[in-house]
Amino acid sequence: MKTNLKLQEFLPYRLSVLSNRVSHAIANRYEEQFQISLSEWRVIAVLGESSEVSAGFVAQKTAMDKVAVSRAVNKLITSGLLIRKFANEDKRRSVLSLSKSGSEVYNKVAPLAIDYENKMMKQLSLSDQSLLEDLLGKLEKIDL
Amino acid sequence: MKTNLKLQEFLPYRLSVLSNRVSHAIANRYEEQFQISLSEWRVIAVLGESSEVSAGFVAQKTAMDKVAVSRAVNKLITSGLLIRKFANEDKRRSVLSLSKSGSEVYNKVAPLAIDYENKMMKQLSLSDQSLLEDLLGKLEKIDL
DNA sequence: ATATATTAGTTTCATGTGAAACTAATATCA
DNA sequence: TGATATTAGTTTCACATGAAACTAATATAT
Repeated sequence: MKTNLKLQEFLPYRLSVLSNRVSHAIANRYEEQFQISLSEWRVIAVLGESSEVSAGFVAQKTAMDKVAVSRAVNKLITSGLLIRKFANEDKRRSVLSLSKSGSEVYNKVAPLAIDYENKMMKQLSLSDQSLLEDLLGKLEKIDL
Repeated sequence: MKTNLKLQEFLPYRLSVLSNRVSHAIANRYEEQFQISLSEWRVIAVLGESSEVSAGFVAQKTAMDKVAVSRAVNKLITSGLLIRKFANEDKRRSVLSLSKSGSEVYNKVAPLAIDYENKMMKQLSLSDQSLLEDLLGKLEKIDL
């Protein structure tokens, strides 16, 4: 139990620095090679897994704010990667799916993302890898 | 070794969500109770540990970008929490320290931050706590 | 000495962000 | 049925962010 503060040892701070470093590294690649932002990529990633879903569903899956989703979706539609219809039963609800070129992007970026993760993970021992999975799971359940 | 992508299981994504959740929760408190942003708090935290240091030093310690430091520093000076002098040997280099009210803020917020961390950590077993420290240390050394 | 490079920090610019207010569609309640 | 509440998504506003260009001071090389 800590009683004094050192930023370098402060968990929330360390998490934030680590996560920023990782996200930045990844975002740079996506942007450079595919001209899409991290949020846009996340939207694509969800739609690559499950098609014909609403913006709300995407927001939930990505943990993005609905504003961010709305904007990313609109950009992706403009750039032709995503198609929007509206549900018949509820005309507010959008029904999103990847266009042909959206799927192509997904099929190119997804392996790149996985490579990236594998490259990180390979730097940990196998047991550390599963420990990490495990701990992340526990941390995700923590209340703040 | 993964070969297909699920966002929910993707390490960089999980890190980012977790870290955002934590940072947000903390930032809200700081802002609410002390009218300072997370970046400003980080600058204060560094100056609370080491006085009479340069903006560059702060940037390094906080892993903030120098632009962000510059802005946080200026705001803190305006709000009277921070004092800036310049080094005699090198008039470009700033020499920053907390003002009296800056120290007061530090002395109030630091325990709050520590409480916060302890509250999180208490939700893990002791062994998980040290595992976490350990793993974080390893992840911080990973190259991307 | 004087030109050139480096360093500390700031400004600018373009973009990202979330909270709150808003619009439109649907659901619920009296 | 009409009034009210809820929900999906968008717009607005105010602020945060980082890359690149900039200014001023110092260091290095010729």
